[in-house]
Amino acid sequence: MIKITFPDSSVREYNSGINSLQIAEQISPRLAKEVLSATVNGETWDLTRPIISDATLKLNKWDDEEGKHAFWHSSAHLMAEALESLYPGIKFGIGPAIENGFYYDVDPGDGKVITDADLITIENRMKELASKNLTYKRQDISKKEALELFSNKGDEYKTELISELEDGTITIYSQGNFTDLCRGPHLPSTEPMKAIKLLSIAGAYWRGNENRKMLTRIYGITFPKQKLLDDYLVFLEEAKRRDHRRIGKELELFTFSQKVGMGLPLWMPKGSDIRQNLISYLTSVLRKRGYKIVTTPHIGNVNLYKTSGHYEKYGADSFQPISTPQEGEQFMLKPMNCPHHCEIYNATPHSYKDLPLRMAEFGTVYRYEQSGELHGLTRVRSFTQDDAHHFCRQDQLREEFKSIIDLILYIFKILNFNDFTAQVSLRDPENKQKYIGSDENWEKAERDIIEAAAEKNLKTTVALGEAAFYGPKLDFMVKDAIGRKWQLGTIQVDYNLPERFELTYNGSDNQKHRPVMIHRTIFGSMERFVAVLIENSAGKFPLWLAPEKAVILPISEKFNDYAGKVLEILNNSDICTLIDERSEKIGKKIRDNELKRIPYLLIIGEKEVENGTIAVRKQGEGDKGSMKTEEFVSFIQEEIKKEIAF
RNA sequence: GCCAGAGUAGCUCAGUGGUAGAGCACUUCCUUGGUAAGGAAGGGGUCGGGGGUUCAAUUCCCCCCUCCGGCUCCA
Repeated sequence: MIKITFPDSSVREYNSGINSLQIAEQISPRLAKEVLSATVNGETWDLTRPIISDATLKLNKWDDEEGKHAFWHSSAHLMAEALESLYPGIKFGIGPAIENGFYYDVDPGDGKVITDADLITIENRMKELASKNLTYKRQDISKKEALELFSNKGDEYKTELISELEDGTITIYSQGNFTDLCRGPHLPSTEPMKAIKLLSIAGAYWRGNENRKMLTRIYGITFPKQKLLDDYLVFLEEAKRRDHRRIGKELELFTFSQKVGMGLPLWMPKGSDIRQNLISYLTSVLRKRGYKIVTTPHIGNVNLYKTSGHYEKYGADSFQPISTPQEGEQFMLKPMNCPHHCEIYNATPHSYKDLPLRMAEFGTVYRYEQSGELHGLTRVRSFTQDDAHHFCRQDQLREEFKSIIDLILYIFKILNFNDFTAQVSLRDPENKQKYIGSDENWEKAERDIIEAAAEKNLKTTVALGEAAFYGPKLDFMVKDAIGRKWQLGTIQVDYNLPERFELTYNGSDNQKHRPVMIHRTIFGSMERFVAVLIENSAGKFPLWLAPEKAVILPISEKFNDYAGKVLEILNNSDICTLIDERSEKIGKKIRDNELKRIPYLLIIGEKEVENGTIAVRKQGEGDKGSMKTEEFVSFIQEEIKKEIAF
């Protein structure tokens, strides 16, 4: 007998060799029907794998990540089987489960192309196969056998993977006519795969290396119930409606022009208002926290970037230097603000008593992003960073770092960004030559970041190889409407630029010392931040950010004069208000202005004129009753105050 | 930059080897109405750009540009 411990700490005894599915059956037939994988001693297993000694057991259903993972991983194998039957000789790369569904990278063979139009055929073959209730079988094999099996098949990608594996750890899984190298786990059979949808097709380099062959990646998703698939597709449709590119066009916030150039956003009046609202708010917060605001040019001499090290690292991939007509000097479009800020630091002597020095700038920078990488406002070639650099003493570093974490959390809270993740980005220990600076400084900086985050009780993930080339960083990531992650705020420790720019301060010993530099942004860039803000709010901005706070809707043209007076009062009180004087019925005016997401609709008719009031309707909520214009003014001012202070 | 798809009116999209259409928006007129679409008329397109095939190309072919989905990259 073996003892099985369940998540609630209860213990039951079973015969050795029992599997998780059998245990589930003994608990309840319904559980047996719903269970998808098992976590045995912390490792995810197939349900049908025998358990031969005492173990902890968690049975994973659809709502558990591990359950979904097995479901989608099995779906990837099912898709592979369908592909193999439709495209004989097709070769397989890798086919994992991902956050939403799965993909498989395949090489259909020379000259053969799989396109969107083929997805439906593949999908139908998958459905056909799934309905046969194929069972997934796990098998341990030796490295030699594995190499033989896949080289006979001509699967060079699989043999490459196998050659890197250790003998004795290799497993294969088979279902129907398909066998794949795989660690598992998988479902017992294809039976639960009731709803199947192939979503898109894309190119992907083999092993993520752009010098290797580009394979065809097919994305799909499956569900145990049709209803869940339908819901998912509805979610994707709704996400499309929240897409910042679409809302930006609808609400006339920003645009792009082929004549101006790709990736160069043009902020229209309303978008510009939102941007300005964010900038002036953040500026007032920064001033309270001891920041000094600076302004620097959009270009800099190429030698500036040679000093900083950026030229050597990124010069070849940047917008190329601009040459002057006479002296033959070369200038670069500013790709970052830090070198300029270093020179401001160097313009005056500094005492240890003056540190930390916090220098902030809403600085517009230009980066030559690859054409295929551009994406709405989230990835552009010209953007304005809410940049700042803290110059501090080594003994102040930890506190400075923590104060920035506080500031970022404060701003995120004001803006209702609750769903973010914090990532500690360290250097890749295997690839140290990618970075500049001494090992000693790197280790010190990495330690400071990890400890500061821990002291702030910030939950972080660690990403090796994601550091900037000059130092490690703490990144704040937020998801867009369809779940793509974007980096917004970042805090980066830098021992390198102070060296290169020979920054110094006078210590209490009257000797020159080197300050440490922290680079930080909160929004990341105004462009990316507004994009994420649009997707999070679906274009319904908080009152304080909304470019237009209210619109006046006269019920008929008879009331336009009174409406004009109300308009004047509101605009004179800095409440940006419009008036809709079209000769449309009130229902139509309400509908049109509701769709523009203007926070307040002010309706004016006979009653209001008689009583000297306005009828207030809140966007998305409906009629709020009547009040005097002056009352409305103080109401709005109060609302805005509440939103940006707590 | 790479793989795949797309580009028709301001927006969302039909359509065709014989130089184009709908809905919304816009303009004018009628209507002067009380909390999510009143009615009528009208203006508006070098069918992304450039070549080619053809008597004729928005439609077929080639190149380029831009956009969408990914990959790589992201100071």
